[in-house]
Amino acid sequence: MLSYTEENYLKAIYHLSEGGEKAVSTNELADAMNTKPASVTDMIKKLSVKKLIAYEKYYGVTITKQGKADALAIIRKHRLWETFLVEKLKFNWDQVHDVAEQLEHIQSPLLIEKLDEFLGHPVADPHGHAIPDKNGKIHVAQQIPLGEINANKTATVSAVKRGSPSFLQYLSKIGVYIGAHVAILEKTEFDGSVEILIDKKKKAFISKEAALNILVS
Amino acid sequence: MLSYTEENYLKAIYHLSEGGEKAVSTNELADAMNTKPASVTDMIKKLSVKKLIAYEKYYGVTITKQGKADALAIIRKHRLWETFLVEKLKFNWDQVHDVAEQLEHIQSPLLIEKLDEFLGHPVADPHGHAIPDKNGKIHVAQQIPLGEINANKTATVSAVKRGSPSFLQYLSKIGVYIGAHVAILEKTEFDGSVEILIDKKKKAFISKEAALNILVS
DNA sequence: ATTATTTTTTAGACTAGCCTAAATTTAATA
DNA sequence: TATTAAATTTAGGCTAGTCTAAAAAATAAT
Repeated sequence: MLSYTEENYLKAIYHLSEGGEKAVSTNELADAMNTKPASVTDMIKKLSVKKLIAYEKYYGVTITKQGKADALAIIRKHRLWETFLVEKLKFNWDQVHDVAEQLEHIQSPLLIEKLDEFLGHPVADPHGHAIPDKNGKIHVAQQIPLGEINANKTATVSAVKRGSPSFLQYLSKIGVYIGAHVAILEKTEFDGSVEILIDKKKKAFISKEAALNILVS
Repeated sequence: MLSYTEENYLKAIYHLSEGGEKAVSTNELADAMNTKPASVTDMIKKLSVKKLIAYEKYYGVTITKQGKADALAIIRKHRLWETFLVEKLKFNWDQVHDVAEQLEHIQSPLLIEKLDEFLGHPVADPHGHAIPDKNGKIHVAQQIPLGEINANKTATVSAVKRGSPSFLQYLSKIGVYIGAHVAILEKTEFDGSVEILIDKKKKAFISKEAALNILVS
């Protein structure tokens, strides 16, 4: 059984390591957790004793198989709750993160099973992020940044990369949502910005920054 | 802002004081919280500084107006979540308490507002307990123990008093549920047990113990 | 009314999770 | 390669919430 804090550290390590692909440094983690490096070192030792991460002094941490499984279970809960909040309670997609951060720590396998059932076994959350299944398996969808699509091509918005509330609100305002149809009208070479047509109706100018955070397929 | 633990103490004090009607002793509280009296004394001081309870050494604690309001907000959340679990996720009524104990601590006024809306503003939880409204107001229903009804009278089950999982399971088994129609067929004087007819179909013999924990109107 | 018992409080100590300040190791640069 | 800078760890300390053991107050019983 993991504490609330341990769960949050593990989740951060999973995300920062890009699903276990690379090592995570102490400073990186301290930054993500809004704590001091010294505190991180303490927690790292705890999680290491529990075999959820592998720790090498002065090098960094890597997540273990068990750690990854635990992290994915938490992420599954987080994304199911986000889906619930949007689909059932009619939250906007920019309002759900903080609440889901709390809900993801509720301990009840039955609850998650029934919630999943209630939602109809969704495969992605309101931001288009894949929901790991009961066994931690992720159905990886082919997604590329909108900014890398060529002019005169069309695509469908399938996810947002980093979804800060303000970015999500901005997307809503210009008419971008998961499932939206987009046509790339023009790409400006020098700054990477793009002009797009959303659902064959709304035109919008999007910065490179934004275009790289919108994923399409 | 109250901590998880402070919220649980406050709720226990509210319940043990029967809604603020009487003082609560240190031992009583220690018992309810599964801690030692010394720990209770510590917490009592904290809540007292926050003006949520009034504390008199060696006497006990009474809940303040603010404390009562905070306790009722937590109870409201608990009961709304229980309702959600049963109504929407199809939990049995004996499975919801522990999960709701966790969910009641989620901090998000918007969530509760939307949950309440989603559930259609329920006035009672799956055990028949009144759900305080947004302002902490409780709609008190006239309820009396089944054991106090005379023979040859009928009534409708409106709540269960102390709902331990095993008691709730027992009630389900004999066919008693909130809203069930019961007719008192016979009362045994010497032990207080009663024979009832549920929904004009099922007969059951119920001990005095059980009959006092079933509330009807 | 005095002693015995129970209840409650105080004192001191423990763990989790955090901190600051100082020491150590690694990486970067002259 | 020697030195400086950055990253990391260690040492020691803090708070919340818990504990045990002992002291103090209230209650009960002789």
